[in-house]
Amino acid sequence: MAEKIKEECEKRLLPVRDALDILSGKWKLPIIVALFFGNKRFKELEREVKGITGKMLSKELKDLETNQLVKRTVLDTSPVAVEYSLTKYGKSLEKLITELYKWGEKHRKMIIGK
Amino acid sequence: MAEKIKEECEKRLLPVRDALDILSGKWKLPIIVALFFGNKRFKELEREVKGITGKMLSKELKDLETNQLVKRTVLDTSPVAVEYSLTKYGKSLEKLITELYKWGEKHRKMIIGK
DNA sequence: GTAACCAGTTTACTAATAGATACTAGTGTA
DNA sequence: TACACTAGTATCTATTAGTAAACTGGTTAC
Repeated sequence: MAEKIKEECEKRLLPVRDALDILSGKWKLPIIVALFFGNKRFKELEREVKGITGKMLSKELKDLETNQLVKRTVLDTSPVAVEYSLTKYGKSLEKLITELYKWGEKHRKMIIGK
Repeated sequence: MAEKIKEECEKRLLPVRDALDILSGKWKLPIIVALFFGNKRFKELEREVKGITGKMLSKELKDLETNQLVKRTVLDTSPVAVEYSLTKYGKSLEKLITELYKWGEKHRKMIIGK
């Protein structure tokens, strides 16, 4: 009986870890949130996401693309422009981010309020 | 105008990062979830959270205690037993974990289903 | 032609995270 | 007295994450 609960619990942990892995690291959420405000070019993101280096931005965008949260579009202009946007799937993070926000805000208040 | 939105966005990011920082790492969530199923002693947790080492468990529990998610109680028995439990505040993570679970599960299905 | 912008990549480094293993100090059991 | 269990700590190593700064190759504006 207790064994079954344990197994169930481990199985349930997998998707939770997945979600956390995708979002963790210093830069993924700032990038995602920046893209919530509209599609952006590489250099635009580099400027808006304060403190990020080109290397990290490049790497994180690739990760996000792999997980299909972000779409990379090469625009047929001269010179070529590259636009990054959230996929519909990326946008589905909104509720989760809101929940992170709500809890984090509560936490801030509690820690500061001591 | 655009500046104001950017500032607002950065301010909003802080609590989101806080929440993520507290939850990220390999072991914090497994420990929290184990404690959702009831109070546990150190060695119990070491056995239940598969793969964790004593060192990591010790460190993670301290972090969680610092953030007031977990309470450490030394029981007045002989030999001394130490019990870890979720605080009321720790329990307030339930909704957030559920949201992580829901999103993570969707993600799993999408990735596997390809 | 040269200076500047775009979309990155490369190299070299440091810092943070995690793992393996051994160890301590106290208690309980046979 | 020997062995095992509890609640950890200490030391060392490996891996991963992140930073800094230079560099590429193409484009456009002066």
